[in-house]
Parts: sequence; C-alpha cells; structure tokens
Amino acid sequence: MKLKSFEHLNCSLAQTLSVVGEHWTMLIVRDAFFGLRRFDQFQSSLGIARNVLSVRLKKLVQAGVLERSEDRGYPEYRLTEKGLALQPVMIAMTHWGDTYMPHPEGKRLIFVDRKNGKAIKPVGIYAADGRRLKPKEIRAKLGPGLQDAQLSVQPVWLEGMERNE
Amino acid sequence: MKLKSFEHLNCSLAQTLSVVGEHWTMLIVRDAFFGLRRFDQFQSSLGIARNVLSVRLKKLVQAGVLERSEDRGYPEYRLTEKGLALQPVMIAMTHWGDTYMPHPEGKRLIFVDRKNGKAIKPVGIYAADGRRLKPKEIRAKLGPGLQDAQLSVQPVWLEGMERNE
DNA sequence: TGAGGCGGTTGCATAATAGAACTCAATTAC
DNA sequence: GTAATTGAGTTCTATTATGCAACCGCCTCA
Repeated sequence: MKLKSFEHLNCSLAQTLSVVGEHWTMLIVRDAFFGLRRFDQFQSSLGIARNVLSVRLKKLVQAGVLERSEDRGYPEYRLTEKGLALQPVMIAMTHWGDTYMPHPEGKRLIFVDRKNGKAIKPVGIYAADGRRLKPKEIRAKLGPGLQDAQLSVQPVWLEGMERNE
Repeated sequence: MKLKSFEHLNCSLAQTLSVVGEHWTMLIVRDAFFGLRRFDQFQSSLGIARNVLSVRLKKLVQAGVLERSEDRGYPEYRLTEKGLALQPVMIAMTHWGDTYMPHPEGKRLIFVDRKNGKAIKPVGIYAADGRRLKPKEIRAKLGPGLQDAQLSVQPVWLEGMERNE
C-alpha cells in the first residue's frame, strides 16, 4: 500500500507536511536557504541517495517551493517566494533543536539582522501587543475553512487547547 | 538498509527532524496540542495504522516530547514542556499551509490570545526592536557548536545566506 | 457470562529508501 | 583530437517502513 497521504485531514499542518514532510525534504530546503543550488551540492552536503534527491527535487519544484532553471547552462534549484516563506518553520525547528538537543559547545547557528548584526527576536508566540505568550496562553478558534462537522473527535477539538493543562 | 538517520549532520534542524520528522509524528503532536490523550483518540482522529501509532508514541515518550501516565487508570499521553515548546513549529507550519494551500472558505484555525481573544502576532521573523524582517534580511552566523571544518560545502556555507538573492 | 471497549501486538503485502553502478552530455586535460 | 573528468541524473537490487486486518488480554457493564 502506498504511504498514506494526509489529504483526508482538513488541516493546514497536514497540507504543509504533504509538501515538506517527507524524509530529507526540510533538509534540502535548509540547504537551499544556505545558498546551495546544484544537484551535487545537495547530494554531498546531506549524503542523501541520488535517486531520492532526484525525486525530492522534482516534488519541491512541482509544489512551487523550488524553481529549476538552466539560465547559466547548468541546472539550478532555488527557493521561490513560497519556499522562502518556510523560513519561520526552518528557524523554529532549528531553535528547538538547539534548545533541547544542544551541541556541547553551544549554539550551532545564530540568526542575525543583516542590517545591524544583532540577533533576531527569539522564536516564539507573541500577542498583538508584543507580549510573549506561553503555550497555554493561546487558544485555537475554528475559522471558516473548518466546520464542526469535519472534526473527527468532536468534543475535544471544540475545546481548542483547553484541555492542555 | 535502514532509513538513514540525520546524526551525521551537525545541525539543529536535523536533530529536530530526528525526533518529529517521521511520517505522522507532527500530526500526533498537533493532536496532543488539541487535547487528545488516548491511543484510540489519536488513532481515529488521524486514521493512522495502530502499529505505527504505537511505535510513534513510544519514540515520542522516549524523546521526552510526550509523557505516558496511567494516573487515571488508563494510559494517557500528554505533552511535556519539551513537547509544548514545539508550539512555534506547529503554528509556523499551520500558517504556511493556510497561506499557500488554503481552504477555499478561508482559514481553518485562528490562534488567539486566551486573555483577550485577539489574534496572535503573525508568525514570522522579527528584529530585536520589533521590525518584521523579510527572509533575505537576516543572515546566519556560525556559533560555537559549529566549526568551519565541519561544514560539508565550505565556501557556500561560510557566506551564510548571502547567496540567496 | 458474555458483549463490548480500550490498548495494544502480530503477520503479511507492498511501497519507499539506501547504495551502488550505469548512462549521457559537456568540459577539461594532455 | 582523444582521453579523462565532472555534473546530473537514471536504473537496479536489497532491505525497511508503512498500511491493513486480525488477534489478544484486561476491564467494565448489562
């Protein structure tokens, strides 16, 4: 049987995972963020099997995350705007890894404002007025794209994050 | 051959993926955020195979993302603090899916400040002073946990995100 | 006492991945 | 001008991991 897709779930997270959720995919995107553009660069940077890389790149291009061009005579893959928009995801994941599975020597990467070299504001959830919010200080509301009837586990879902105490 | 792990990459993102990067894992975490706690809740919410769910839950518990208890006489899985810290990742992914693969009717979920019901600040990268930064307005610097010598693709890496124009 | 419900485990068929070897075209080297 | 190299994939095979269905043991409730 095929790998089960997530399309039966009306869920934005599942949609995202269907594009960047496969083994290797986010790492390819990360490498693209760091300037890699060519097939063999990705391959040797990650140690990924060439056939798998081939499939991943095709899917990312098809999904509009990467763009393939031969403008310089050889194939290049670069992030589209849609791909660049994955930056918060990438940075949030990097931050979590740095925090909970740290390198003994300290942070591996530090993201700074290009303009002044200062560290960016720490990844997290902020209120409209700028206050930093803890996980349990937010709640999820149903939007127009998701109706009660579609919820698989009605009662719990409807309470949003209320039960997480 | 076994699925290749990402441990040969000294990379915080790869570390994170080694915990939550497998098929289904982030969706289980999402469900945990929404209050699901029991085996069959996860199973029927996601439609995941029971054996796979079993393996995933074990790994998440072992990784310290979920905590298994039988305090109420039956097994329950809930997010630890480490698991709750995945919230920015979850929300960033949800936001990306909502933006680039939207439901025709509109947003599926809206995250609000529990205190006043107002929408949270949009996910993104912000400078220390609060300015919102575009993807190319930041740069990555090497931290103590990552030395030049470990970089697989020296020249490009060293420039950080400079080549992303 | 027996009919579910819950929380898994077991066994099987198939799809996805890892690894290596192999194309095929364009450069580069000699 | 021909050989050797490089880059970008494709093809082939062995082995996992996933999906599905059936099963098991424990508890509850009628």
